[in-house]
Amino acid sequence: MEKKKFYMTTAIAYTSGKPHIGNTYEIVLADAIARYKRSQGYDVFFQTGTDEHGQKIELKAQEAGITPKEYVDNVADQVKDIWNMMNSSHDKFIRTTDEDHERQVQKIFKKLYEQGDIYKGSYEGLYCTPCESFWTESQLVDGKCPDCGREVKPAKEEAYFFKMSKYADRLIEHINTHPEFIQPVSRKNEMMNNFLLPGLQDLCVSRTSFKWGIPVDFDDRHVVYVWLDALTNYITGIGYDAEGEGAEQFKKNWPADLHLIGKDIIRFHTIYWPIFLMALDLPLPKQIFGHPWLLQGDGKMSKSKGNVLYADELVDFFGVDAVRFFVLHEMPFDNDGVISWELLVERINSELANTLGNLVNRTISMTNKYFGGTVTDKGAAFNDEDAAVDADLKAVVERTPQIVEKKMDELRVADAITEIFNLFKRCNKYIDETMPWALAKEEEKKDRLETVLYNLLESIKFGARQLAPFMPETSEKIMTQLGDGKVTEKPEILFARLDMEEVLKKVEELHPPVEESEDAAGSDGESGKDAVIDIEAKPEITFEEFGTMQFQVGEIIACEEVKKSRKLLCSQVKIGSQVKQIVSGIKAHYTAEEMVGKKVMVLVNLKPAKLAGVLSEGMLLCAEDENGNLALMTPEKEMPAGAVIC
RNA sequence: GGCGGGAUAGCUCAGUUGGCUAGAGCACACGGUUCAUACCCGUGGUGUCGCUGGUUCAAAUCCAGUUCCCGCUACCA
Repeated sequence: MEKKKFYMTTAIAYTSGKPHIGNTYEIVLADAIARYKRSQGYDVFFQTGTDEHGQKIELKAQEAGITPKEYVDNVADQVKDIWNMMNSSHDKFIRTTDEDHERQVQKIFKKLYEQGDIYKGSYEGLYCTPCESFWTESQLVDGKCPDCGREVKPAKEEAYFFKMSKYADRLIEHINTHPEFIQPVSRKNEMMNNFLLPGLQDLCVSRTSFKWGIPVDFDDRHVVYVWLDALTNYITGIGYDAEGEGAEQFKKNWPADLHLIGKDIIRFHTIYWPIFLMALDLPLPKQIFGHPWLLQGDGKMSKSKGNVLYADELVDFFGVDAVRFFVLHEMPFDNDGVISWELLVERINSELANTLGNLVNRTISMTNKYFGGTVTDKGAAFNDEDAAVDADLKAVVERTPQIVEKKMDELRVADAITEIFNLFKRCNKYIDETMPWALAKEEEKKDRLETVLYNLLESIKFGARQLAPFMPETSEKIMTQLGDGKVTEKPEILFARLDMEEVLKKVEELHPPVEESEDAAGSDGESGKDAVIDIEAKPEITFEEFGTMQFQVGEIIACEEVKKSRKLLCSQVKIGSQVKQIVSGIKAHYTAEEMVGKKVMVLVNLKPAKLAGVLSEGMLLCAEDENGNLALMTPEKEMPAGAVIC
């Protein structure tokens, strides 16, 4: 009989640096699903990989003094190592620098261009030559450049765009008739209300500002910009050919049954990707699951608390399966989950060491002690009570696969694991109910004792097999220890109980708490590397152009929240003898009270504009990190309000 | 500002179409047990079910209003 195919993917990891715990969670989740589907008899094809183009990588490579290709080769190896460390069972690891991927992306781009879905346009539409800036219609002030107030004209900077609106109605229809398409369903409304119903903007699909990308073959000043390059991996990886039939593998596997992605990129997968596919006249993937995130416990990411978590470090501490167990089990279906050293230790102790490990250990120990390691089914029950207890155990054991299957079909992996552990808990209870140590004291109850142990061993094996997709090594170990006919003589401890204080102490040694020193730039190599931020480069400007901007020190003498906005603060800023009102989007980072009294850097001659209906006559300058945290620029020495910044 | 979701035991949450003394897990306390990794099994408590009104014989559950939190989005000069 033909096996039913199941094609699933993870998002491809961006190779600007070592993958973080979130990516690692995703591969484990995907792997559990892939392994489960295989165990259900599906012919699974599981693809993952890396997204390796873009300016950020170009710049990082430059810094490191190597070619972009060398740079991504390194990171891709790192990613593969971590995936392998987590025992991922992916069938294909695609890299967007793979030759056939690049060639297909070029073909796809050309095809879409030739059929008119991609058109050459201009970036953002309207261009102010002196400012060298692009503006949209809505950004203009009185039809003129909001920066300098001069005329704007249609842009010269060209870019290719994809006509999203053309397919929007079809997509809306599809989403409405396929409720399973976007998971969790709560995300469906967000996509509908924010993007589809208001009308889709065309998507820019090429860039000329950097080179590290797939060149547009008929216009080589352009490289294909991110989404058309990255998303298409799902079809190029299995042998799609834009000019022909495509490989057998493609015909067999497409459409994908499941795209597993983080909730941050749902929009690209549920809007742009389906539309690309429609344009290519391909069927849409069956389901897209935007999983929640694994957040780090107790507050923010602070390095000073030493609570930054990396997968390889966790594995060193606890072992692969403990980490797999934790991320899978602790992660709700549609809420973010929390991970911390404390929670890890707690869960490992109570579930893995106590419930599971100890169960296996005590069962083996009794089998050895009473029967020299071998028991057979004597089918002995002395009375109705015995029979009832046996029957109940059997019922719980046997219904587990059905419940697990139901949960897995809904992608509720955490619930599936909980169900398997309920089986193990039931086994512990069975031991208490039957009290083998009491049976062992009476010779005539020996058959009953043997039956009890037999039931136990079989139940545990049954549970261990269920566990295989989630904790493959542990499942294997249990099966080996319980043996086939004879249990092992000296059971190895599956999961040792951990002492919370000891673990935390070791963690502290590894990550000594750093005192506030906020500007300790790159004290150790790793965090220093992480702190590097690259942004898209702007065109060069002349000194004259720089001179047109007037910066001065301002003193904030009053500040209040802008009522109708979530992010805006309105400050009265003293600059020399005048006071300007300036609105800034920094409410999330500073309170109004905090602002008062600060000396800040102000762009003074910016054309006034209204924000949320409030007049703003300049701009407070801030530094922003990759997480969007803002810090006001303040003079390093005491300077009077109004001092020129040059 | 727009759309959506949430507020239930110390913590994480479940509560289906309104119905019996409001539940589970973890943590805590007590009891039992000793095969086992001081483990396992059992018992138990605390809850103004965010707040205020309303509908109803009956509301955590439905309706209106209100506060706070979260997500997406817009504004973030």
